[in-house]
Amino acid sequence: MRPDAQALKGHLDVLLLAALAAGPLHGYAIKEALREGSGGRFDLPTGTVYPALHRLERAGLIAGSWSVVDGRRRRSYRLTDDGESRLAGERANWREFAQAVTGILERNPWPVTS
Amino acid sequence: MRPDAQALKGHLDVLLLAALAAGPLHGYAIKEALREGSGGRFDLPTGTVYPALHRLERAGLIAGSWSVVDGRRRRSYRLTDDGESRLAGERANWREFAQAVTGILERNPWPVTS
DNA sequence: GCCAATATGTAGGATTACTAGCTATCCCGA
DNA sequence: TCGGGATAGCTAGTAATCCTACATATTGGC
Repeated sequence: MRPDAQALKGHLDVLLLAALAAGPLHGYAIKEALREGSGGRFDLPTGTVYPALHRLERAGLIAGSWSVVDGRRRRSYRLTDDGESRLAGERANWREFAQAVTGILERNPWPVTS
Repeated sequence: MRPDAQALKGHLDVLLLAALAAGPLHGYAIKEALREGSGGRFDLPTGTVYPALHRLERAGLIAGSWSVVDGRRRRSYRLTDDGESRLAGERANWREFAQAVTGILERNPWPVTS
């Protein structure tokens, strides 16, 4: 993989679900919301966003519906009940994960184990 | 991949480098250090640890040397200078990343973007 | 008339961390 | 004494993820 790629490290799904927490959005709007909400850090290529949304829809965590706005077709997604509870679980999971990683990275000096 | 797997999500390398920050350790000791340092959350299988160490060594971030202790052969690893600066960079990177993710997950209510 | 922004999509590939399996030694308990 | 757990190392194969690159189409500004 390219040197600087793989920036999301497995947390894409939570981010997408979180973007939908406040109400339905279409794919492109989600992409923009994440870019702005992260101060430009998560500027996801469309080849990342759309397949991920399809995956989440297949998993029943979001539900999509087509519409046409200004002559452009859109697929708007909303969180399902499963998606809602999954988001809650993943939020808790993230907090634990982040705390564990931070704990290890910031441990200084490291207690001698061997 | 199995449903609950992939727990490390791309952060394995930083964790391994961080475990070596306080001085050389061999693979098994690194595995134990991460398990204890994370309160049991990062209990890595050896099939995860050893290939990752080989990868880091190939990349020149750590350097290994064989020894024999109590009849068991060991490969001890230390951080190289490159590994040291990589660790510093990855630590900073983690802080930014974690802050961005937390910011998005905890944003409530989400500002309407579209 | 052209190009950026908006909007959606697929194909294929690089990387990652996992499961499953293997070898070998030491030490403790039955 | 014999077995098994802990220690210590390894590989092969695989599922998943996110990326690049490409394709399509509309709207609106220059």
